[in-house]
Amino acid sequence: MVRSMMGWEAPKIGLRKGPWTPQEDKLLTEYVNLHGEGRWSSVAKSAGLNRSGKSCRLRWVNYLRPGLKRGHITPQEEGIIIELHALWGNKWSTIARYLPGRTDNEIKNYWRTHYKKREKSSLKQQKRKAQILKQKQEQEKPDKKDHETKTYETEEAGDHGKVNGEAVEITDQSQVKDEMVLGYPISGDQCLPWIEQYVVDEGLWGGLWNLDDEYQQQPGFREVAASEVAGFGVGTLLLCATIAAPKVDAFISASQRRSLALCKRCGGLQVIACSRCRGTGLIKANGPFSINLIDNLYQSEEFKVKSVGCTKCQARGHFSCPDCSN
DNA sequence: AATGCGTACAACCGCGAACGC
DNA sequence: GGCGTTCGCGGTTGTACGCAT
Repeated sequence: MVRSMMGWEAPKIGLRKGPWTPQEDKLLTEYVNLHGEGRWSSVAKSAGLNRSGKSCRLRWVNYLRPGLKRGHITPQEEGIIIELHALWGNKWSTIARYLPGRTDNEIKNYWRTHYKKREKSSLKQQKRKAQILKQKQEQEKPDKKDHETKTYETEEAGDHGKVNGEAVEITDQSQVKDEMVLGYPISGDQCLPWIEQYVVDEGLWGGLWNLDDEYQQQPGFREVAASEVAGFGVGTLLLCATIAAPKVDAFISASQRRSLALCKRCGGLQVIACSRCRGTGLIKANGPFSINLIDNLYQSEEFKVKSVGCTKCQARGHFSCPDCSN
């Protein structure tokens, strides 16, 4: 640390840096298990580690802490990351809260790798587009362009459905809203065929909570097209009419077929998932649920949501998970 | 086999917010 | 309220590894 007035301890000569050894890991783990987290500067000293407190904290949080997942980000997790990033941007720690077992660092690294990939491919794409355009201009006459047809970018398979990017060129917004065929920011290697995505979404849509209908009956709330809210590319958003975004109370993701909800009390976003397999596929609610159950949802720990009660009618029920039929 | 390149992951750094005295 | 300390976040860098050439 260069700063002496704020934060952590001043740099000491001989303070270890770089990769942690198994012995250091052991010392830190034993100490934290015994004394708990916090007071990282004293942890470093007391545990006999020649490390900065900051380094200790980072090692614990990102690597040693129990419950951390190892291995690749699953497609489901990727979907969550994409959606939450669209919502919050680079709020990695916030995003990490909704991916149990994943750290902000992990998510940040993952996004960065994939974002860079996308950036590169879009650069290539731009170059190619420019080339094609040039060729076309040379071949065609200037008055030939037809603005009545909506054109979807199809020349690069990796960019189907991009909305936040430039790949989707939609000239008629209302049509898009009607069809509920909206893209969402996907990475280049996530090339779901556009039409397939549409069919699947429509086919499964009836299985989801029909929050829209119920919620529209609630005074003070309105359904809006996703395109009305910056960052959202899919589905239908239910907004509080009096307090506009980000006070979104529910968001059904058409692309991911998950239910996301924002707590009215704490503002936290929750992905409703199976308590057994943690699947976040198509979760069906069996019971007289309305959006009001979201108030209760947050009393459950993290993703362990299986049985919740409706705050309106007090009825209880359960969710059935498509992944494990639980 | 050697080298270069891309990717994934770990760790560091700077900064600001929160906290306690 | 001011000041020093602690903590956490986001950006950046370093490194190991796998794969292609």
